[in-house]
Amino acid sequence: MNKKERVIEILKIFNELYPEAECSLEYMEPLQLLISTQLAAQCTDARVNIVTKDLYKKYRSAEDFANADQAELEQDIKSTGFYRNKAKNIIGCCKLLVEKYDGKIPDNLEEMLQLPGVGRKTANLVLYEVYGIPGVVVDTHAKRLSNRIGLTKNQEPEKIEYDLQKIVPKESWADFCHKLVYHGREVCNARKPDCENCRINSLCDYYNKH
DNA sequence: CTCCCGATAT
DNA sequence: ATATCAGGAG
Repeated sequence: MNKKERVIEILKIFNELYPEAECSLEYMEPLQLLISTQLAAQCTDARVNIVTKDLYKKYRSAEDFANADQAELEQDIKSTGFYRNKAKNIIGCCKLLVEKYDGKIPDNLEEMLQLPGVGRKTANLVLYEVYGIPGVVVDTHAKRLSNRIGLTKNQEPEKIEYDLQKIVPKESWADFCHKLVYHGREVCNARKPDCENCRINSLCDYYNKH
């Protein structure tokens, strides 16, 4: 079975296990999703949701974030880690949004990647959630599972993104990545993957070689 | 490549 | 004590 056929089989099983692929980040509008995704770098979604519950009452628009006091914003988001970089990036990002995009989210990858603190993972996720634009979202889970299953041998997220684009149906790009995240959390952990109880183990190189 | 960084599970 | 968490910039 080639990689494309394996992905089809994996998708069938994932659709049973994780039927609704909801974003774990809680948000009411596109800007909040963008901020939450930036905060989610090397931090759990659960922690981000705790912080943003109060954050989005205090800062209600791109203007509010653009005019925020950096030291104060740092304290507001401190528990998500990397708080100095994140605060600086969020302020710079929102200033650019206000100046160039009337406080709205750009609808293409090139302009998204110009925003401070926005890389390919964040850009692809937001573009899919907000505009429905297909994108392969490679985060720490997608990277780990893609390598274990044997869908790529690359370690660089951008190369993994292009590898998955070739073997996953375009209409399932974001959905497949999202389900990899769920499976990564619940079964295929970084530390101790539960291969014996994994529904896709017969399709996984890591399981078949261990 | 290194650095950023707190919270949590093991 | 240590590894890990829906990464990005220099």
